[in-house]
Amino acid sequence: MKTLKVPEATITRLSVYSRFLEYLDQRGIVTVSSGEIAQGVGVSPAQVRKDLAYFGEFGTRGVGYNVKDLMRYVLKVLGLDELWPLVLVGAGNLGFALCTYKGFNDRGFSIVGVFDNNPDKIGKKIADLEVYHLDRMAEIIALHNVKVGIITVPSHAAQEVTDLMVKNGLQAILNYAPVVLNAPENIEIRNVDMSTRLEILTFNLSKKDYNPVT
Amino acid sequence: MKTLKVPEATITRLSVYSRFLEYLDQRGIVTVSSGEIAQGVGVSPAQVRKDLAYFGEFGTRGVGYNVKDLMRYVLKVLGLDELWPLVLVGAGNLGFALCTYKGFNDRGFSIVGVFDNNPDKIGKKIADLEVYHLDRMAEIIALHNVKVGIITVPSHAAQEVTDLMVKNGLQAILNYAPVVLNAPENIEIRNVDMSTRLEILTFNLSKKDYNPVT
DNA sequence: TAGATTGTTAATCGATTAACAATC
DNA sequence: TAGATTGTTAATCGATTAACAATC
Repeated sequence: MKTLKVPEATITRLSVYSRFLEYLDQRGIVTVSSGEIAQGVGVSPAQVRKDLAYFGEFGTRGVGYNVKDLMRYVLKVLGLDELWPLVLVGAGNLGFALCTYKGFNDRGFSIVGVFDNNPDKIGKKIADLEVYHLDRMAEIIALHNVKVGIITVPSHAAQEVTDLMVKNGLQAILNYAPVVLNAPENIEIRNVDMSTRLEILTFNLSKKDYNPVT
Repeated sequence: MKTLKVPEATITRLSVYSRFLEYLDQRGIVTVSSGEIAQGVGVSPAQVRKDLAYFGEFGTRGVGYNVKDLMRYVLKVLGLDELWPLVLVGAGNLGFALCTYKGFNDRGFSIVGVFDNNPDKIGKKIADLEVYHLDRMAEIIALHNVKVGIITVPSHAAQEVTDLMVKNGLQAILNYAPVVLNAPENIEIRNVDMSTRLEILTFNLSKKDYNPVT
């Protein structure tokens, strides 16, 4: 077994490629070149080939890539050839939206447990899931062999939930609270910041009349 | 006026710094060093100083940075010293969650119009907003001088909504649909991918027993 | 002054791209 | 074979970090 150093940006792009390949496949397109993928997703052809080259040789010189095959390979590389059960903590509006988010199911993710500590929310239904008290997290994680948790609680509660998730053996956390979480090195954490990407836009729009200090 | 080349990663970090500074300010902390900021948000001290240096000299040698002042400077750099009215298209669960998302308001964003083309949804209330038909987008954009739009429609409808937003004069689009949008060069577009960050986690978890083709 | 920390330069590191041999 | 496109190396580009003079 080799440890493979792959830029995180490559993984992000792989995810985009896979969606473009699904799109091509739905349209019955059988073969695609790195140039066509590049054009379709807005990167360079060399980038596409380099990204794929980390994981193997999937194409045929002079011809291109088989859409179905490449799609399957890429999904496998991303770990999406298996089903991923998830738990989610924080049954607010965002939590609700994620529980009903079709995009997760499309990619093999399935939320199997929703938790909150607010008595008003416990027992309520979100889609076909019941909101449980945090006490029951360990039980559900064990039952479904869950490895990944999603945090949609307010910022001030996010660290506490993280600690609980780590204690209950989760290996990775997707955090929607705009706060930096502390966890042991071996726990994979990524933030989804609902607002930061928007702030890049406001930066870009407002810098039009920005005078740097010189 | 100078055009300033700043890495997008710097802007993303600035957003994180500003939140950490707010956190310090709430705790009554007056002065902070680049090392403390670095520690607090998980980057290197040199990175913090370099990021700030793009925009001016905000610190005092031997002392550090004044928390309140630096916070204000950084928010100003991000364009968050003004209010940003937004329109949102797609009154589904995600759209609903974003309309009620406190994180936007905290940063000066305010959704002033929600649109859909589904007759069942039009006229419904989301918080204190009424869902309008897409027909009324031009009117609302003009009324509130909106520059930024949010897309929360399904992937297949996202391009159409983009075209409409561009036609109606929006300058920036935040897209939550997992699809690459086409728009003129001068339109700023960023995607928020609800699922891609999750896929980085599954990649990392599954690569533990990944055998690269050699 | 001595100690601390900034602002900035130069060195390093890593990712992207250009170019081309391999080969279908 | 001629044309096309991959896989891969080397060159380029850009971002991060180390180091230190400036200075509070």
